[in-house]
Amino acid sequence: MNKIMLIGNLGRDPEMSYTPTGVAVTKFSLAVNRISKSPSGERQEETDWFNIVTWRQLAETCNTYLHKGQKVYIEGRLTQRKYTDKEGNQRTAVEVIANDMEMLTPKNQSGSSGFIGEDEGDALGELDDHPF
Amino acid sequence: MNKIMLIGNLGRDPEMSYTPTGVAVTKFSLAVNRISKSPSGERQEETDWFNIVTWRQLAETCNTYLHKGQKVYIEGRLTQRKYTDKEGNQRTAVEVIANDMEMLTPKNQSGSSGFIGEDEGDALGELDDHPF
Amino acid sequence: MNKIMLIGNLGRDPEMSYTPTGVAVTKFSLAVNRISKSPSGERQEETDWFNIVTWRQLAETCNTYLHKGQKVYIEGRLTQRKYTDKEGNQRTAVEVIANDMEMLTPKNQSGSSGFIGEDEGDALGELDDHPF
Amino acid sequence: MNKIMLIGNLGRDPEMSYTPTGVAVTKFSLAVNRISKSPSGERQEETDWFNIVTWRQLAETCNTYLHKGQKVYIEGRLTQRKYTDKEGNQRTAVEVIANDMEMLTPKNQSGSSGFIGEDEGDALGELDDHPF
DNA sequence: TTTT
DNA sequence: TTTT
Repeated sequence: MNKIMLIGNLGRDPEMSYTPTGVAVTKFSLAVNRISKSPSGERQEETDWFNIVTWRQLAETCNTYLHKGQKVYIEGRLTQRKYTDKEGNQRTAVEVIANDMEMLTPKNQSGSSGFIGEDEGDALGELDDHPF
Repeated sequence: MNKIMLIGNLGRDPEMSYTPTGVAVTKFSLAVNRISKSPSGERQEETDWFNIVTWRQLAETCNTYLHKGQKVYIEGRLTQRKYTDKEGNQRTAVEVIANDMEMLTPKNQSGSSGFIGEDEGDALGELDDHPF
Repeated sequence: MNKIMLIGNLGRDPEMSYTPTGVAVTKFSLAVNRISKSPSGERQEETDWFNIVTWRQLAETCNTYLHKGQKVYIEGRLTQRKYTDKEGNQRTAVEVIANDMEMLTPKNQSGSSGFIGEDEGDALGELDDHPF
Repeated sequence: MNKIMLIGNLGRDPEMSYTPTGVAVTKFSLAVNRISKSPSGERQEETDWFNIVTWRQLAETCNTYLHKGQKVYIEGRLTQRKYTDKEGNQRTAVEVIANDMEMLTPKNQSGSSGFIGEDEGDALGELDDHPF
Protein backbone atom coordinates (compact mmCIF):
# COMPACT_ATOMS: atom_id res chain seq x y z
CA MET A 1 0.00 0.00 0.00
CA ASN A 2 1.15 3.47 -0.92
CA LYS A 3 -1.70 5.85 -0.32
CA ILE A 4 -1.69 9.58 0.34
CA MET A 5 -4.72 11.69 1.16
CA LEU A 6 -4.66 15.46 1.13
CA ILE A 7 -7.07 18.32 1.65
CA GLY A 8 -5.74 21.62 0.37
CA ASN A 9 -6.18 24.58 -1.95
CA LEU A 10 -5.01 24.92 -5.54
CA GLY A 11 -2.18 27.39 -5.86
CA ARG A 12 -2.97 28.05 -9.52
CA ASP A 13 -5.39 26.89 -12.18
CA PRO A 14 -4.58 23.34 -13.39
CA GLU A 15 -2.68 22.83 -16.64
CA MET A 16 -3.61 20.05 -19.02
CA SER A 17 -1.53 18.57 -21.79
CA TYR A 18 -1.41 15.37 -23.81
CA THR A 19 1.23 12.69 -24.13
CA PRO A 20 2.46 11.87 -27.65
CA THR A 21 0.03 8.93 -27.63
CA GLY A 22 -2.87 11.22 -26.82
CA VAL A 23 -3.36 10.56 -23.12
CA ALA A 24 -4.60 13.55 -21.12
CA VAL A 25 -2.52 14.63 -18.13
CA THR A 26 -3.40 17.52 -15.83
CA LYS A 27 -1.06 18.95 -13.19
CA PHE A 28 -1.51 21.42 -10.39
CA SER A 29 0.04 22.26 -7.07
CA LEU A 30 -1.83 21.95 -3.82
CA ALA A 31 -1.22 23.93 -0.63
CA VAL A 32 -1.86 21.92 2.51
CA ASN A 33 -1.94 24.07 5.63
CA ARG A 34 -1.15 22.94 9.11
CA ILE A 35 -1.27 24.68 12.44
CA SER A 36 1.58 23.86 14.76
CA LYS A 37 3.14 25.18 17.91
CA SER A 38 6.44 26.98 17.62
CA PRO A 39 9.21 26.13 20.10
CA SER A 40 8.14 29.19 22.09
CA GLY A 41 4.58 27.90 22.25
CA GLU A 42 2.92 30.22 19.76
CA ARG A 43 0.53 28.97 17.12
CA GLN A 44 1.97 29.26 13.66
CA GLU A 45 0.79 28.15 10.24
CA GLU A 46 2.93 26.13 7.89
CA THR A 47 2.17 25.22 4.31
CA ASP A 48 3.34 22.10 2.49
CA TRP A 49 3.12 22.20 -1.29
CA PHE A 50 2.40 19.07 -3.30
CA ASN A 51 2.61 18.47 -7.02
CA ILE A 52 -0.51 16.64 -8.14
CA VAL A 53 -0.64 14.66 -11.39
CA THR A 54 -3.86 13.26 -12.82
CA TRP A 55 -4.42 11.13 -15.91
CA ARG A 56 -7.18 10.37 -18.41
CA GLN A 57 -10.77 11.01 -17.36
CA LEU A 58 -9.73 12.46 -14.01
CA ALA A 59 -7.36 14.82 -15.87
CA GLU A 60 -10.25 16.07 -17.99
CA THR A 61 -12.46 16.56 -14.95
CA CYS A 62 -9.79 18.42 -12.99
CA ASN A 63 -8.98 20.66 -15.92
CA THR A 64 -12.63 21.51 -16.45
CA TYR A 65 -13.84 22.05 -12.91
CA LEU A 66 -10.89 23.00 -10.72
CA HIS A 67 -9.58 26.50 -10.33
CA LYS A 68 -7.03 28.43 -8.35
CA GLY A 69 -7.99 28.75 -4.72
CA GLN A 70 -10.52 25.93 -4.60
CA LYS A 71 -10.38 23.43 -1.76
CA VAL A 72 -10.18 19.81 -2.86
CA TYR A 73 -9.64 16.34 -1.47
CA ILE A 74 -6.98 14.38 -3.34
CA GLU A 75 -6.16 10.70 -2.95
CA GLY A 76 -3.34 8.96 -4.72
CA ARG A 77 0.06 7.42 -4.63
CA LEU A 78 3.30 9.18 -3.72
CA THR A 79 6.16 8.85 -6.17
CA GLN A 80 9.67 10.15 -6.10
CA ARG A 81 11.17 10.71 -9.54
CA LYS A 82 14.90 11.30 -9.94
CA TYR A 83 16.01 13.84 -12.53
CA THR A 84 18.91 16.14 -13.36
CA ASP A 85 18.18 19.84 -13.27
CA LYS A 86 19.51 22.54 -15.56
CA GLU A 87 22.64 22.99 -13.44
CA GLY A 88 23.35 19.28 -13.64
CA ASN A 89 22.34 18.52 -10.07
CA GLN A 90 20.59 15.28 -9.18
CA ARG A 91 17.19 16.19 -7.85
CA THR A 92 14.06 14.39 -6.75
CA ALA A 93 10.60 15.37 -7.89
CA VAL A 94 7.96 14.39 -5.38
CA GLU A 95 4.60 13.85 -7.03
CA VAL A 96 1.21 12.57 -6.06
CA ILE A 97 -0.39 10.47 -8.81
CA ALA A 98 -4.04 11.05 -8.00
CA ASN A 99 -6.73 8.46 -8.48
CA ASP A 100 -9.54 10.30 -6.75
CA MET A 101 -10.58 13.93 -6.37
CA GLU A 102 -13.49 15.49 -4.54
CA MET A 103 -14.39 19.17 -4.68
CA LEU A 104 -14.93 20.68 -1.23
CA THR A 105 -15.62 24.26 -2.23
CA PRO A 106 -19.32 24.84 -2.87
CA LYS A 107 -19.87 25.68 -6.51
CA ASN A 108 -21.26 29.17 -6.07
CA GLN A 109 -18.18 30.40 -4.31
CA SER A 110 -15.33 28.87 -6.30
CA GLY A 111 -12.34 31.13 -6.76
CA SER A 112 -12.88 31.01 -10.50
CA SER A 113 -13.51 34.26 -12.25
CA GLY A 114 -14.39 32.56 -15.51
CA PHE A 115 -17.65 31.25 -16.83
CA ILE A 116 -18.35 27.58 -16.39
CA GLY A 117 -20.80 25.79 -18.66
CA GLU A 118 -24.27 24.87 -17.54
CA ASP A 119 -23.46 21.20 -17.17
CA GLU A 120 -21.06 21.92 -14.34
CA GLY A 121 -23.50 20.13 -12.10
CA ASP A 122 -22.29 16.85 -13.58
CA ALA A 123 -18.78 17.19 -12.27
CA LEU A 124 -19.29 14.98 -9.27
CA GLY A 125 -21.26 12.46 -11.24
CA GLU A 126 -18.31 11.98 -13.56
CA LEU A 127 -16.23 10.97 -10.60
CA ASP A 128 -18.55 8.38 -9.21
CA ASP A 129 -19.70 6.33 -12.09
CA HIS A 130 -19.98 2.99 -10.34
CA PRO A 131 -23.17 1.05 -10.89
CA PHE A 132 -23.26 0.10 -7.20
CA MET B 1 -6.60 -1.89 11.16
CA ASN B 2 -10.17 -0.68 11.44
CA LYS B 3 -10.35 2.80 10.06
CA ILE B 4 -13.26 4.75 8.64
CA MET B 5 -13.08 8.18 7.04
CA LEU B 6 -16.14 10.24 6.28
CA ILE B 7 -16.98 13.66 4.90
CA GLY B 8 -20.53 14.72 5.59
CA ASN B 9 -22.90 17.21 7.16
CA LEU B 10 -24.25 17.22 10.70
CA GLY B 11 -27.93 16.39 10.80
CA ARG B 12 -28.38 18.17 14.14
CA ASP B 13 -26.33 20.03 16.70
CA PRO B 14 -24.12 17.66 18.71
CA GLU B 15 -25.17 16.56 22.18
CA MET B 16 -22.64 16.27 24.98
CA SER B 17 -22.98 14.37 28.22
CA TYR B 18 -20.70 12.91 30.87
CA THR B 19 -20.13 9.38 32.05
CA PRO B 20 -20.57 8.70 35.78
CA THR B 21 -16.80 9.00 36.10
CA GLY B 22 -16.82 12.43 34.50
CA VAL B 23 -15.62 11.64 30.99
CA ALA B 24 -17.08 13.87 28.28
CA VAL B 25 -18.84 12.17 25.38
CA THR B 26 -20.39 13.99 22.44
CA LYS B 27 -22.61 12.36 19.83
CA PHE B 28 -24.02 13.50 16.55
CA SER B 29 -25.24 12.01 13.32
CA LEU B 30 -23.55 12.64 10.02
CA ALA B 31 -25.14 12.58 6.58
CA VAL B 32 -22.82 11.29 3.88
CA ASN B 33 -24.15 11.90 0.39
CA ARG B 34 -23.35 9.87 -2.65
CA ILE B 35 -24.30 10.21 -6.27
CA SER B 36 -25.07 6.96 -8.01
CA LYS B 37 -26.74 5.77 -11.15
CA SER B 38 -30.15 4.18 -10.85
CA PRO B 39 -30.85 0.94 -12.76
CA SER B 40 -32.46 3.07 -15.47
CA GLY B 41 -29.31 5.16 -15.77
CA GLU B 42 -30.46 8.33 -14.05
CA ARG B 43 -28.33 10.12 -11.49
CA GLN B 44 -29.76 9.90 -8.03
CA GLU B 45 -28.53 10.97 -4.66
CA GLU B 46 -28.41 8.65 -1.70
CA THR B 47 -27.62 9.52 1.88
CA ASP B 48 -26.01 7.23 4.43
CA TRP B 49 -26.37 8.27 8.06
CA PHE B 50 -23.67 7.53 10.60
CA ASN B 51 -23.72 7.81 14.37
CA ILE B 52 -20.54 9.54 15.49
CA VAL B 53 -19.23 9.23 19.04
CA THR B 54 -16.36 11.34 20.37
CA TRP B 55 -14.67 11.27 23.76
CA ARG B 56 -12.73 13.59 26.06
CA GLN B 57 -11.03 16.61 24.48
CA LEU B 58 -12.43 15.88 21.04
CA ALA B 59 -15.89 15.69 22.60
CA GLU B 60 -15.44 19.15 24.09
CA THR B 61 -14.21 20.55 20.78
CA CYS B 62 -17.05 19.03 18.77
CA ASN B 63 -19.66 20.24 21.25
CA THR B 64 -18.24 23.76 21.18
CA TYR B 65 -17.59 24.29 17.49
CA LEU B 66 -19.84 21.97 15.49
CA HIS B 67 -23.38 22.79 14.53
CA LYS B 68 -26.22 21.38 12.46
CA GLY B 69 -25.49 21.57 8.77
CA GLN B 70 -21.74 22.01 8.98
CA LYS B 71 -19.51 19.90 6.75
CA VAL B 72 -16.83 17.94 8.62
CA TYR B 73 -14.21 15.27 8.06
CA ILE B 74 -14.40 12.45 10.59
CA GLU B 75 -11.91 9.67 11.08
CA GLY B 76 -12.32 6.82 13.49
CA ARG B 77 -13.08 3.20 14.08
CA LEU B 78 -16.31 1.40 13.20
CA THR B 79 -17.98 -0.56 15.96
CA GLN B 80 -21.08 -2.66 16.00
CA ARG B 81 -22.78 -2.83 19.37
CA LYS B 82 -25.49 -5.40 20.04
CA TYR B 83 -28.44 -4.33 22.15
CA THR B 84 -32.07 -5.18 22.78
CA ASP B 85 -34.61 -2.54 21.82
CA LYS B 86 -37.82 -1.61 23.62
CA GLU B 87 -39.78 -4.32 21.83
CA GLY B 88 -37.24 -6.90 22.90
CA ASN B 89 -35.65 -7.29 19.46
CA GLN B 90 -31.93 -7.90 19.10
CA ARG B 91 -30.50 -4.94 17.21
CA THR B 92 -27.11 -3.67 16.19
CA ALA B 93 -25.99 -0.10 16.72
CA VAL B 94 -23.39 0.93 14.20
CA GLU B 95 -21.18 3.67 15.57
CA VAL B 96 -18.03 5.47 14.52
CA ILE B 97 -15.73 6.14 17.46
CA ALA B 98 -13.96 9.24 16.15
CA ASN B 99 -10.35 10.05 16.86
CA ASP B 100 -10.00 12.97 14.47
CA MET B 101 -12.26 15.75 13.23
CA GLU B 102 -11.62 18.57 10.80
CA MET B 103 -14.06 21.36 10.05
CA LEU B 104 -14.57 21.90 6.32
CA THR B 105 -17.15 24.67 6.45
CA PRO B 106 -15.52 28.09 6.51
CA LYS B 107 -16.27 29.77 9.81
CA ASN B 108 -18.21 32.73 8.46
CA GLN B 109 -20.80 30.57 6.79
CA SER B 110 -21.52 27.85 9.30
CA GLY B 111 -25.12 26.71 9.39
CA SER B 112 -25.37 27.84 12.97
CA SER B 113 -27.89 30.48 13.78
CA GLY B 114 -26.59 31.00 17.28
CA PHE B 115 -23.86 33.16 18.65
CA ILE B 116 -20.39 31.66 18.77
CA GLY B 117 -17.85 32.92 21.26
CA GLU B 118 -14.95 35.09 20.20
CA ASP B 119 -12.38 32.39 20.77
CA GLU B 120 -13.87 30.22 18.07
CA GLY B 121 -10.74 30.84 16.08
CA ASP B 122 -8.85 28.46 18.30
CA ALA B 123 -10.88 25.45 17.31
CA LEU B 124 -8.37 24.06 14.87
CA GLY B 125 -5.49 24.72 17.16
CA GLU B 126 -7.10 22.56 19.79
CA LEU B 127 -7.07 19.67 17.37
CA ASP B 128 -3.45 19.80 16.42
CA ASP B 129 -1.49 20.16 19.54
CA HIS B 130 1.55 18.14 18.54
CA PRO B 131 4.91 19.77 19.05
CA PHE B 132 6.11 18.35 15.71
CA MET C 1 -16.07 10.59 1.23
CA ASN C 2 -17.12 7.26 2.70
CA LYS C 3 -14.04 5.13 3.01
CA ILE C 4 -13.33 2.17 5.26
CA MET C 5 -10.00 0.35 5.54
CA LEU C 6 -9.64 -2.96 7.30
CA ILE C 7 -6.93 -5.49 7.96
CA GLY C 8 -8.26 -8.84 9.11
CA ASN C 9 -8.54 -12.56 8.50
CA LEU C 10 -11.13 -14.39 6.42
CA GLY C 11 -13.56 -16.36 8.57
CA ARG C 12 -14.37 -18.75 5.70
CA ASP C 13 -13.51 -19.26 2.07
CA PRO C 14 -15.18 -16.61 -0.13
CA GLU C 15 -18.36 -17.47 -2.02
CA MET C 16 -18.89 -16.24 -5.55
CA SER C 17 -22.14 -16.01 -7.45
CA TYR C 18 -23.53 -14.11 -10.42
CA THR C 19 -26.33 -11.64 -10.74
CA PRO C 20 -29.06 -12.42 -13.29
CA THR C 21 -27.25 -10.11 -15.71
CA GLY C 22 -24.02 -12.05 -15.32
CA VAL C 23 -22.04 -9.80 -13.00
CA ALA C 24 -19.71 -11.64 -10.61
CA VAL C 25 -20.13 -10.94 -6.89
CA THR C 26 -17.99 -12.51 -4.18
CA LYS C 27 -18.73 -12.28 -0.47
CA PHE C 28 -16.81 -13.19 2.64
CA SER C 29 -16.63 -12.20 6.27
CA LEU C 30 -13.57 -10.63 7.79
CA ALA C 31 -12.47 -10.81 11.42
CA VAL C 32 -10.74 -7.66 12.60
CA ASN C 33 -9.02 -8.06 15.96
CA ARG C 34 -8.41 -5.30 18.42
CA ILE C 35 -6.62 -5.25 21.73
CA SER C 36 -8.23 -3.12 24.38
CA LYS C 37 -8.07 -2.66 28.10
CA SER C 38 -10.91 -3.99 30.19
CA PRO C 39 -12.40 -1.78 32.92
CA SER C 40 -10.19 -3.65 35.40
CA GLY C 41 -7.12 -2.85 33.33
CA GLU C 42 -6.46 -6.24 31.76
CA ARG C 43 -5.65 -6.64 28.11
CA GLN C 44 -8.39 -8.33 26.19
CA GLU C 45 -8.89 -9.09 22.56
CA GLU C 46 -12.10 -8.25 20.78
CA THR C 47 -13.12 -9.24 17.29
CA ASP C 48 -15.33 -7.23 14.98
CA TRP C 49 -16.80 -9.08 12.02
CA PHE C 50 -17.44 -7.36 8.72
CA ASN C 51 -19.34 -8.57 5.66
CA ILE C 52 -17.28 -7.83 2.58
CA VAL C 53 -18.81 -7.63 -0.89
CA THR C 54 -16.74 -7.43 -4.06
CA TRP C 55 -17.85 -7.07 -7.66
CA ARG C 56 -16.60 -7.89 -11.17
CA GLN C 57 -12.86 -8.39 -11.64
CA LEU C 58 -12.12 -7.99 -7.94
CA ALA C 59 -14.76 -10.63 -7.21
CA GLU C 60 -13.00 -13.04 -9.55
CA THR C 61 -9.63 -12.32 -7.96
CA CYS C 62 -10.92 -12.72 -4.41
CA ASN C 63 -12.68 -15.96 -5.26
CA THR C 64 -9.56 -17.39 -6.89
CA TYR C 65 -6.86 -16.34 -4.46
CA LEU C 66 -8.42 -15.82 -1.04
CA HIS C 67 -9.00 -18.57 1.47
CA LYS C 68 -10.19 -19.03 5.02
CA GLY C 69 -7.67 -17.72 7.52
CA GLN C 70 -5.70 -15.49 5.16
CA LYS C 71 -4.85 -11.97 6.26
CA VAL C 72 -5.97 -9.27 3.82
CA TYR C 73 -6.26 -5.53 3.51
CA ILE C 74 -9.67 -4.37 2.34
CA GLU C 75 -10.65 -0.89 1.30
CA GLY C 76 -14.13 0.17 0.37
CA ARG C 77 -17.31 1.95 1.23
CA LEU C 78 -19.59 1.20 4.17
CA THR C 79 -23.25 0.67 3.40
CA GLN C 80 -26.19 -0.03 5.62
CA ARG C 81 -28.97 -1.93 3.92
CA LYS C 82 -32.39 -2.19 5.55
CA TYR C 83 -34.24 -5.46 5.23
CA THR C 84 -36.92 -7.54 6.94
CA ASP C 85 -35.81 -10.83 8.42
CA LYS C 86 -37.72 -14.13 8.52
CA GLU C 87 -39.49 -13.16 11.74
CA GLY C 88 -40.64 -9.92 10.16
CA ASN C 89 -38.23 -7.70 12.09
CA GLN C 90 -36.67 -4.66 10.49
CA ARG C 91 -32.93 -5.24 10.43
CA THR C 92 -29.88 -3.53 9.03
CA ALA C 93 -27.20 -5.32 7.08
CA VAL C 94 -23.85 -3.59 7.38
CA GLU C 95 -21.65 -4.30 4.38
CA VAL C 96 -18.34 -3.10 3.03
CA ILE C 97 -18.41 -2.73 -0.75
CA ALA C 98 -14.72 -3.28 -1.48
CA ASN C 99 -12.85 -1.54 -4.26
CA ASP C 100 -9.36 -2.68 -3.30
CA MET C 101 -7.83 -5.79 -1.79
CA GLU C 102 -4.26 -6.65 -0.95
CA MET C 103 -3.08 -10.04 0.26
CA LEU C 104 -0.91 -9.83 3.38
CA THR C 105 -0.31 -13.52 3.99
CA PRO C 106 2.81 -14.73 2.18
CA LYS C 107 1.81 -17.18 -0.52
CA ASN C 108 3.56 -20.24 0.80
CA GLN C 109 1.75 -20.15 4.10
CA SER C 110 -1.83 -19.38 3.23
CA GLY C 111 -4.39 -21.16 5.35
CA SER C 112 -5.65 -22.91 2.26
CA SER C 113 -5.33 -26.65 2.10
CA GLY C 114 -6.22 -26.78 -1.57
CA PHE C 115 -4.09 -26.56 -4.66
CA ILE C 116 -3.60 -23.17 -6.22
CA GLY C 117 -2.68 -22.85 -9.89
CA GLU C 118 0.83 -21.98 -10.96
CA ASP C 119 -0.13 -18.54 -12.12
CA GLU C 120 -1.07 -17.49 -8.60
CA GLY C 121 1.80 -15.09 -8.79
CA ASP C 122 -0.28 -12.86 -11.00
CA ALA C 123 -2.85 -12.14 -8.34
CA LEU C 124 -1.35 -8.87 -7.28
CA GLY C 125 -0.71 -7.79 -10.81
CA GLU C 126 -4.39 -8.12 -11.58
CA LEU C 127 -5.10 -5.59 -8.87
CA ASP C 128 -2.66 -2.97 -10.03
CA ASP C 129 -3.08 -2.64 -13.70
CA HIS C 130 -2.26 1.04 -14.08
CA PRO C 131 0.03 1.99 -16.93
CA PHE C 132 1.94 4.39 -14.64
CA MET D 1 -5.53 16.67 5.95
CA ASN D 2 -2.09 15.34 5.14
CA LYS D 3 -2.15 11.60 5.61
CA ILE D 4 0.03 8.90 4.14
CA MET D 5 -0.42 5.17 4.63
CA LEU D 6 2.22 2.66 3.64
CA ILE D 7 2.73 -1.07 3.84
CA GLY D 8 6.33 -2.11 3.30
CA ASN D 9 9.40 -3.83 4.65
CA LEU D 10 12.15 -2.34 6.78
CA GLY D 11 15.39 -1.95 4.86
CA ARG D 12 17.47 -2.01 8.05
CA ASP D 13 16.99 -2.24 11.80
CA PRO D 14 15.59 1.04 13.20
CA GLU D 15 17.94 3.51 14.86
CA MET D 16 16.88 5.37 17.97
CA SER D 17 18.38 8.52 19.41
CA TYR D 18 17.35 11.31 21.75
CA THR D 19 16.96 15.02 21.24
CA PRO D 20 18.89 17.32 23.57
CA THR D 21 15.72 17.65 25.62
CA GLY D 22 15.44 13.90 26.00
CA VAL D 23 12.73 13.08 23.48
CA ALA D 24 13.10 9.68 21.82
CA VAL D 25 13.21 9.60 18.01
CA THR D 26 13.50 6.44 15.94
CA LYS D 27 14.16 6.38 12.21
CA PHE D 28 14.12 3.68 9.59
CA SER D 29 13.60 3.32 5.88
CA LEU D 30 10.72 1.43 4.40
CA ALA D 31 10.63 -0.32 1.03
CA VAL D 32 7.21 -0.21 -0.61
CA ASN D 33 6.90 -2.52 -3.60
CA ARG D 34 4.62 -2.00 -6.52
CA ILE D 35 3.89 -4.10 -9.55
CA SER D 36 3.47 -2.15 -12.74
CA LYS D 37 3.42 -2.77 -16.46
CA SER D 38 6.42 -1.68 -18.49
CA PRO D 39 5.84 0.19 -21.75
CA SER D 40 6.30 -3.12 -23.55
CA GLY D 41 3.59 -4.71 -21.42
CA GLU D 42 5.75 -6.83 -19.11
CA ARG D 43 5.15 -6.97 -15.40
CA GLN D 44 7.92 -5.34 -13.44
CA GLU D 45 8.40 -4.61 -9.77
CA GLU D 46 9.41 -1.18 -8.57
CA THR D 47 10.41 -0.18 -5.07
CA ASP D 48 9.83 3.21 -3.51
CA TRP D 49 11.85 3.99 -0.39
CA PHE D 50 10.48 6.16 2.39
CA ASN D 51 12.23 7.66 5.39
CA ILE D 52 10.08 7.06 8.45
CA VAL D 53 10.44 9.14 11.61
CA THR D 54 8.71 8.26 14.88
CA TRP D 55 8.68 10.12 18.18
CA ARG D 56 8.20 9.39 21.88
CA GLN D 57 6.35 6.22 22.86
CA LEU D 58 6.02 5.08 19.26
CA ALA D 59 9.77 5.57 18.84
CA GLU D 60 10.41 3.29 21.80
CA THR D 61 8.03 0.66 20.48
CA CYS D 62 9.50 0.71 16.97
CA ASN D 63 13.03 0.50 18.30
CA THR D 64 12.16 -2.45 20.51
CA TYR D 65 10.02 -4.55 18.22
CA LEU D 66 10.87 -3.75 14.63
CA HIS D 67 13.71 -5.33 12.70
CA LYS D 68 15.14 -5.39 9.22
CA GLY D 69 12.91 -7.22 6.80
CA GLN D 70 9.71 -7.05 8.82
CA LYS D 71 6.50 -5.99 7.11
CA VAL D 72 4.74 -3.07 8.78
CA TYR D 73 1.85 -0.70 8.25
CA ILE D 74 2.81 2.94 8.76
CA GLU D 75 0.48 5.90 8.93
CA GLY D 76 1.59 9.48 9.24
CA ARG D 77 2.12 12.83 7.66
CA LEU D 78 4.39 13.62 4.71
CA THR D 79 6.87 16.43 5.18
CA GLN D 80 9.41 17.94 2.87
CA ARG D 81 12.38 19.46 4.63
CA LYS D 82 14.78 21.72 2.73
CA TYR D 83 18.49 21.43 3.53
CA THR D 84 21.89 22.06 2.01
CA ASP D 85 24.06 19.01 1.41
CA LYS D 86 27.81 18.67 1.80
CA GLU D 87 28.42 19.95 -1.73
CA GLY D 88 26.32 23.03 -1.00
CA ASN D 89 23.36 21.92 -3.09
CA GLN D 90 19.82 22.71 -2.03
CA ARG D 91 18.08 19.42 -1.44
CA THR D 92 14.77 18.22 -0.11
CA ALA D 93 14.40 15.48 2.47
CA VAL D 94 11.09 13.71 2.18
CA GLU D 95 10.02 12.18 5.47
CA VAL D 96 6.97 10.48 6.88
CA ILE D 97 6.27 11.52 10.47
CA ALA D 98 4.49 8.41 11.69
CA ASN D 99 1.68 8.47 14.22
CA ASP D 100 0.64 4.84 13.92
CA MET D 101 2.43 1.56 13.28
CA GLU D 102 1.11 -1.98 13.03
CA MET D 103 3.27 -5.07 12.70
CA LEU D 104 2.15 -7.35 9.87
CA THR D 105 4.82 -10.02 10.13
CA PRO D 106 3.76 -12.82 12.48
CA LYS D 107 6.01 -12.82 15.53
CA ASN D 108 7.57 -16.23 15.10
CA GLN D 109 8.96 -15.45 11.68
CA SER D 110 10.33 -11.96 11.97
CA GLY D 111 13.47 -11.32 10.00
CA SER D 112 15.27 -10.56 13.23
CA SER D 113 18.17 -12.76 14.19
CA GLY D 114 18.32 -11.38 17.70
CA PHE D 115 16.58 -12.36 20.87
CA ILE D 116 13.36 -10.59 21.68
CA GLY D 117 12.18 -10.37 25.27
CA GLU D 118 9.30 -12.42 26.57
CA ASP D 119 6.99 -9.46 26.89
CA GLU D 120 7.05 -8.84 23.16
CA GLY D 121 3.41 -9.76 23.18
CA ASP D 122 2.66 -6.35 24.64
CA ALA D 123 3.87 -4.44 21.63
CA LEU D 124 0.49 -4.11 20.05
CA GLY D 125 -1.14 -3.26 23.33
CA GLU D 126 1.17 -0.31 23.70
CA LEU D 127 -0.16 1.06 20.46
CA ASP D 128 -3.79 0.82 21.33
CA ASP D 129 -4.14 2.15 24.79
CA HIS D 130 -7.58 3.66 24.46
CA PRO D 131 -9.99 2.89 27.26
CA PHE D 132 -12.78 2.28 24.73
C1' DT E 1 1.25 29.77 -5.79
C1' DT E 2 -3.52 28.62 -1.95
C1' DT E 3 -6.60 29.13 2.13
C1' DT E 4 -8.35 30.44 7.10
C1' DT F 1 -31.87 14.87 10.62
C1' DT F 2 -27.72 17.30 6.60
C1' DT F 3 -25.89 19.15 2.18
C1' DT F 4 -25.41 20.22 -3.13
